[in-house]
Amino acid sequence: MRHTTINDIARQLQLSPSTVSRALRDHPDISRVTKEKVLALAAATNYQPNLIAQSLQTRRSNNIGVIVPEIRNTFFSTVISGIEEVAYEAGYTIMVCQSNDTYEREVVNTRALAANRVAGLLVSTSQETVDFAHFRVLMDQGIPVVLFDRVAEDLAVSKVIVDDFDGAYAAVAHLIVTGRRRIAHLAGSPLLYVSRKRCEGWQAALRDHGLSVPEEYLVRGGCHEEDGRRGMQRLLALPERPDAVFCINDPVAIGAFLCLREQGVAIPGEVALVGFSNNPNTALVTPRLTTVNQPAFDIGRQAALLLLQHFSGEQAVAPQTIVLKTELIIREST
Amino acid sequence: MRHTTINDIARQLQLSPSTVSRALRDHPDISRVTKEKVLALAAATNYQPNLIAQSLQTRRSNNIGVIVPEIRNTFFSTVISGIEEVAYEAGYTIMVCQSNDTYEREVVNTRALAANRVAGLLVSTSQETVDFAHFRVLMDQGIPVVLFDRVAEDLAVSKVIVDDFDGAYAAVAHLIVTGRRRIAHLAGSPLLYVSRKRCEGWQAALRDHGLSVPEEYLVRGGCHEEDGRRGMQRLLALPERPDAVFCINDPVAIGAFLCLREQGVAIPGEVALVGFSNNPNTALVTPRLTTVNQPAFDIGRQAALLLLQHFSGEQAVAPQTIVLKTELIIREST
DNA sequence: CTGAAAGCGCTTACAG
DNA sequence: CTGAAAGCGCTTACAG
Repeated sequence: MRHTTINDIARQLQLSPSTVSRALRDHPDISRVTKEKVLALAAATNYQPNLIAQSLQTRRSNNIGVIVPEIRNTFFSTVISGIEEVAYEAGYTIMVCQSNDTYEREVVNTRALAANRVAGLLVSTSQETVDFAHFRVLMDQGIPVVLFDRVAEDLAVSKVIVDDFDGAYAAVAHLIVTGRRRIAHLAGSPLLYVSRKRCEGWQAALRDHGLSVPEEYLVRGGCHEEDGRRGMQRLLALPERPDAVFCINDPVAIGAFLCLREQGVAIPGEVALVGFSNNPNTALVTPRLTTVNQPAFDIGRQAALLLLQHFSGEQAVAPQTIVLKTELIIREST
Repeated sequence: MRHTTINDIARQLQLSPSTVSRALRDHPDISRVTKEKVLALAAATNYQPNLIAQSLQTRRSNNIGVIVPEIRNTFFSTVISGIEEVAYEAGYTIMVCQSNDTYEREVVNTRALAANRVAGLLVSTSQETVDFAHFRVLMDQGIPVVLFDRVAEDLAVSKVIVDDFDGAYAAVAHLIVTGRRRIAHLAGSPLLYVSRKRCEGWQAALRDHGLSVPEEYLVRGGCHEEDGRRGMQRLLALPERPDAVFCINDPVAIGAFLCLREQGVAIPGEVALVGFSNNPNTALVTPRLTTVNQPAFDIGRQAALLLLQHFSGEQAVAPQTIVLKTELIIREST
């Protein structure tokens, strides 16, 4: 009913705790006989080293903190899977928090993770976050922070992102090449870097092809399915409907898709639709949606790998930004 | 570059660490003036209590361990979301591991979480797990374990499950009532309790309605999309094809759906299809799939709530099993 | 090859 | 109202 400790083993074997500790960690000084005795008793008593005590003593933690807007969101849960894989291989455990896309909870989560003395922090910020002081506090305390997907432009930390601008540009260029002229954009919060970049990609593609569209074709909303529905509804109510819609991400595209389906608007006949992320369900709907692939699992892996580098570095490793390639997946909605 | 400690504050304020500790925790003994001074300095120096040290001292942890087969799987990520919500409200952080559906990794994860001295463990077992000794070790050490969805029948722990038998029965009865007679089942591993129960529900419904089907209509596989594809392929190759298929879960149903779509088999015209879980994407495909709703988010919440009860109990709380209701969601695939 | 001692950052009886 | 002391379970110089 209680955990066996090093002291328990030491007492039973008439050894000092120091010796037991060393035997357990296979220290070269300790004799084979002693090691064997210790190991045998440890196994027999189900000894589990107390990582809490170990962490306190060594001031090193084997936990990595992760903050995402929402765990149940295919993109983020896939990223977390990737993070967990790398963490597991390196002997770390992940502590996962969700901000529910609010700044307040993100701050609370950050503090909680700091109090838990995580070795490092992996985060994708909430869509409300404009002040990054809560991360700076951790960094000042020597806890490395790595941002992924939703990053802070002016925070000097390592980041893993995709070429959002290029991905958006390619998607919109594809729409233009396939004959679309009135291309609307269901955008996200302008506070989000990814949101701005994708919007810029849309604008640049239009401009480069000599197209101009009415202001109302830029509809700002959130990043969820509901926002896609609402945004699409607004677009459909316009005097001159767009003939194509580029969406900030796949949940929004799915929302737009559902709205179109309900209204009986033909895809791609009347309106072409493009998403962003390549969530599995975009390949499930009919017509299958054209989207921009974002390697979610790999984003998680790379972010974790980057964080691991910061751990090993003797002194502070210079922040670096990894930009993963997107890829336009052309399917049936365009 | 270092965390402020209670000792730092004590030194600067010419107080003893004990007093600072008490002031921080708002102990009634401490004078208002002292409290204010301590709190002010704590805020100014970004003091974050070291939960590691606190845990070691109090032998209480504020972490909850979670093990699921796979984080990126809508059902599990939704459950985790529910767990996180309850944990957050109660001041706990969750440590999430994935077993990748292997017994070996589940054991390693369990040990790692035990070493981290989590306050309790929430787990959905791997499909290989038949030996539950690794959980017993934790329980013997006073760490409560709560199982959800994929549970161990004969382990005396609290559990959160759904009425799998009833859900399966209702689904198959619905198929029969709507005129189907050759109803196959894409089953999961017989090692899994949920898998057995759903299979039994299928059998019971057939029997109660005086139907018998050829042995080949029971196809055993895994729980993933790929398994659904493969299983469906086998069913289609049969001399007498089934006119309906009840799937162990939605990923398998989606796999079966994709196989049918590729082969040009009409749903529900030639083959009716029913899934289990009510994953969001079942409502996205065309035709939309009939499925059995499993309240994933609520399963997570209930499991976490149950675990919380075990924490508060003075002595060991008796294990209890919460059975949540499923609901047949009839859509267009039947 | 082994042990005594100190300490990681905290809490909490026990004194005063 | 405040402090000295002990201790949670470990590790690691320092001795021997």
